[in-house]
Amino acid sequence: MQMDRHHGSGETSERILDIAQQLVQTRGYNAFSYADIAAALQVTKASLHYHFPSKASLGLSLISRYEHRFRHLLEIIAGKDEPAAEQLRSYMSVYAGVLADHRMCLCGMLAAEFETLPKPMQSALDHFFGMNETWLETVLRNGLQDQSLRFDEEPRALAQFIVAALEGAMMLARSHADDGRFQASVRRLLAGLGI
Amino acid sequence: MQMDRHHGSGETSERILDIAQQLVQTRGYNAFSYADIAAALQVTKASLHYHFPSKASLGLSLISRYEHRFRHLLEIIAGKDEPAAEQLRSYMSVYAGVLADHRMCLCGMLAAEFETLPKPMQSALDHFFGMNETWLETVLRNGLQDQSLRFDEEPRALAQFIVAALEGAMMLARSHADDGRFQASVRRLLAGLGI
DNA sequence: GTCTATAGGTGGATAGAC
DNA sequence: GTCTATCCACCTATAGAC
Repeated sequence: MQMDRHHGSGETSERILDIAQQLVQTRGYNAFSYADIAAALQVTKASLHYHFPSKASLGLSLISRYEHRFRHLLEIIAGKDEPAAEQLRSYMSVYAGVLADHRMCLCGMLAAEFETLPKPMQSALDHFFGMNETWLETVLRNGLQDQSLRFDEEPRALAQFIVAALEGAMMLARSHADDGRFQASVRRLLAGLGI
Repeated sequence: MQMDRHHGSGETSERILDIAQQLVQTRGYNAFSYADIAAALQVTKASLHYHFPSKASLGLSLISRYEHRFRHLLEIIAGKDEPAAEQLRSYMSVYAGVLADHRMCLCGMLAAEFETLPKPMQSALDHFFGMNETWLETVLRNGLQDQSLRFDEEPRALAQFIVAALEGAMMLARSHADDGRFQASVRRLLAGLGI
């Protein structure tokens, strides 16, 4: 279950997004520049402005594409009609896959920089996390109903906690270069749901 | 239990650190400049270089002071000889106090920007988180022994999970401007320890 | 300790040729 | 679509007067 497969084309815009995404996930939005992308792609900075007139538009496209891909993975997971416990494991393995690539979640990184981002990017981030929470909430409710999960909290609040804990675990695992930490957090989160 | 009381003096270096800290906690290390501090302090940029010759030295001083203050609070909490459950509540209320000030944890913010930081700052961050985890680990072990806490994991791994979950909860609560989320995460974390 | 002045670099962005 | 050339704002940092 991967977040960054190339989907054919290889159009220049997509390649720009690929490079920019990797830069944001490792360095952050405020720590990368058009010059970085231009060097990696071996074109001039000016060319990039043809595809993305402003850095803000590039940033917004990054979030849109990321949410689209993320949503696609979640739909696949939900479509398998597996038990809630297995769906949760798959959900967390999506995060683990990003981390294995030595990257932070794109939107987790941007959440740290939230205050410095243009409004449209802030709104897109809200939307991404809302989508995640809603998906998780549904899985949690299903797990409660068929008694495959055990917990007391409101499903929505618990979904928010899980997202936050996963983002925090990614952030600290990455800065400590220790994937084991993340896996331990995943086990602890699942144990807290009785699985 | 607060993280940013003025401790007398008001020396220029301290005032620079106060302003820089607030800027890093809200905007990040890569999104603030000497110009921002100079404007807030009503001096010129050049004056700042007298106190902190480079931005890297300023950043390092920020982490050192923050860890020093944090450690001081933890020593006070530990010194009260209260039950482990109460110490954990106090620990988490330190984080809550930072968030109530509309700030991210200084070191949590820097952890997101980890890859872009100068080596000395990276080492200082490692030290800060190691100190936190060690303190928490001790409290968790005490709680296990006097049976005031219930959990299965290794205390160290659990301490790492708690720190990561708190940092993640702060980050998302701040970007959603919703302190309630953070409090819910705190309750969930405590519930996971049987309290 | 703080100032003016300035250096040398990089940021995002635009105009216009090809 | 990509290029060269250029703009202006901003960055960190330094020299030297006061």
